[in-house]
Amino acid sequence: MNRPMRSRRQATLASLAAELGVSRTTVSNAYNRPDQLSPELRKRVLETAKRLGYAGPDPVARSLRTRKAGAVGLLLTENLSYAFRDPAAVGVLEGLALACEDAGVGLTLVPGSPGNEDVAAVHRAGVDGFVVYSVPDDDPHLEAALQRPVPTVIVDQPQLDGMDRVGPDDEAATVDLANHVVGLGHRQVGVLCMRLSSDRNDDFASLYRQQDAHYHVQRARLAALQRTFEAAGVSWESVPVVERFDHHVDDGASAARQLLDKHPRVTALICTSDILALGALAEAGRRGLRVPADLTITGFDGIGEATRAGLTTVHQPVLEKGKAAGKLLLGAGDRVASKVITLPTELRVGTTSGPPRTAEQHWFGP
Amino acid sequence: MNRPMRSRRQATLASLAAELGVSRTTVSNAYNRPDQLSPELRKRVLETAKRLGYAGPDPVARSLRTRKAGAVGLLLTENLSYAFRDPAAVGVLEGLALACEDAGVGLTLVPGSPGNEDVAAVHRAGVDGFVVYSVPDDDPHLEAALQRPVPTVIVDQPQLDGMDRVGPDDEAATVDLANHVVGLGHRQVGVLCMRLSSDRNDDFASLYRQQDAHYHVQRARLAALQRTFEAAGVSWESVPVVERFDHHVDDGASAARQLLDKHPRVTALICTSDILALGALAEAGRRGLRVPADLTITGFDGIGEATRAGLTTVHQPVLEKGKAAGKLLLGAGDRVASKVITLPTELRVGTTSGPPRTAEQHWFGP
DNA sequence: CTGAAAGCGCTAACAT
DNA sequence: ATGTTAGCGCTTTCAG
Repeated sequence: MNRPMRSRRQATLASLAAELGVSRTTVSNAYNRPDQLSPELRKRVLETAKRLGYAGPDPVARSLRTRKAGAVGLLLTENLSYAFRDPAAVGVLEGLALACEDAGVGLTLVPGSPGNEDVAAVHRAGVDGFVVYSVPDDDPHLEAALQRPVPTVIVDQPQLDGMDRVGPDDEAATVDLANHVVGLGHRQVGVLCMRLSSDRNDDFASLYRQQDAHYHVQRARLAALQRTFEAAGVSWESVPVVERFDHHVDDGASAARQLLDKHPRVTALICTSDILALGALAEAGRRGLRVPADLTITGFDGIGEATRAGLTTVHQPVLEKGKAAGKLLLGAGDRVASKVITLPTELRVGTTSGPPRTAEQHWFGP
Repeated sequence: MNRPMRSRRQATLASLAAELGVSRTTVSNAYNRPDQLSPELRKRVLETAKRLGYAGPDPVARSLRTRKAGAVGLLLTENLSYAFRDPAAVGVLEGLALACEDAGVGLTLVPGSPGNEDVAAVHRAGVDGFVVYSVPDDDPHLEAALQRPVPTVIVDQPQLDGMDRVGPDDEAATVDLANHVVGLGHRQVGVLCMRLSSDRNDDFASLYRQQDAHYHVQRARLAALQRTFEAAGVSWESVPVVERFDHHVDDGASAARQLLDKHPRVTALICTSDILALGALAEAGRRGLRVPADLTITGFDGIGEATRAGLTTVHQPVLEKGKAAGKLLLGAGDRVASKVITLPTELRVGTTSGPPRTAEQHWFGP
């Protein structure tokens, strides 16, 4: 037995009141409105409670009565390992958790695997609202959350009219980054990006697939790259874009390998996340390519490990993102208009970007 | 307005039944026991529900009735940034989340700042059980959880008699690691460790403080080091141990700095976590110390970044740890005996440990 | 300061 | 296959 033995049935507020010979109101007040009864009586109540092993009013019953669950739900439709393995995602989680802690409410992770049409968990979650983090444009779990009579705020994606949302300006941030790369002189570039759709494609992504991506964030970043490079005279058709369904460092490495194998003359690898960039960095090392002398590599997010690795990247305030989402939700009240919060980003030039190797330069490959 | 307008009051199961002219049972069955009513009727129910904007039975009311909250609580007494910034902790979280997802229950993060005596959140959480992750030996939140009439399992620490627990054998794992360092020939070593008590001490930790640590894990690791090094003829009194209250890479760096400033002849730095070790690595680099030629550095946990950095460390299966805790809790049922699950660990020798520099070797300091 | 009464919205026997 | 009945444990007016 991993709990102390309990005599028969668990004590309830009513049984405690009976034992004490007072009304249930009084016991309830002892817990919820200490000022409504004499200190002595309150003390007596609390002592008897302890003696009976009564730990206080049942949270669920209280929630039913007060119509407040005392928790917000976080909907993570990506498979969990995405949410937990990317420090950028974890940062959002942390920020949200902080906001919840401030408000004294719990944060409930609501399961919902991608592709899994089982929306039941969304319906069964006892929460006062949902934060939906980075799900595809047409996610059934999101739809289910919207059905529930509680407020919902979206983080990053999708971008839906009339919905509360918080996220960076992916397009503008990416344009900055792209201009940096263009400014260094790169014209032969490659791109590593994350999942563009719920069907797996660990391969090059066609232009159509890029533009049709079900994930707004990736779509926006790719579009920004396209726009900036075409403005610099680079035909986007000629730019190889490799996609990865999963999102670990190893995936970045394999994507870089795939891209460089086919396009060895590329001088810069632009990655839509730091995780992918970290993998690309590893692959570059494996190939004996010097960064940035032989290859420029950039990321997106500004996670700690990227900073430590000197990665050129776009930093976004992930903690603030989570916090903002929490505050928005918790303060939703009876707001009339929907609110969109755009977070600032910052281009952080590190040691992984530099001018392209010139044609005459000797290539120090393996 | 971030939600579609709802007519007056939210529909309930009862109002839906009334509208349909059927009993509440029937409506309930339509959601919970589809086989208990004709497909046509069920279809009619669901359609009317949609028309009325009824998203299904209220989770809280259902929980009250069924006596199942449908969620497990995770008690993180460390400040949240510890839980979220250390991939080892996040791994536990992920494993637990996976186990919960499997079981179709939510995972509720229950706030409880350290030092914060506000145990209310623990009492207010609507959960069917608690997983308590790595809290100090005498944590009030843990006590509060134990008060509640639900099962509890502890991850890592504290080690309490008669309680379900899952964690590695910290002592044995550390002995292995220490033997590796001893075997390389190191006799002048230093240690960087995590918080030993809830009072902040970002400084050297006395022998007394080490042995009196309120955190079982740190205590066990330090004790194992002491035992192993004394067996090798090293007086533990002479071994500097620097403690850090917070747990970020920068803390590891500053701890290493503090230690090396005072004890420059140390040839190995044993860190009780990878995070600290990563910081030590950075500091070594800053000082121009070559690792492992000038300084051996070891960690503990086996997080991804450590692997990528080639750190010699003890790997523990954090994901499994979380999963095991979840399964243990979810399967608690009416088990009679308490269960303790000890997870395997593995010494992973990387490129950061080697023989000590010999006295004659030139020291390439700054 | 304390008590009595009235549900919150739902499910689970137990009928029919 | 559907309905009737009886609460789950609590909070909250409203009276005393």
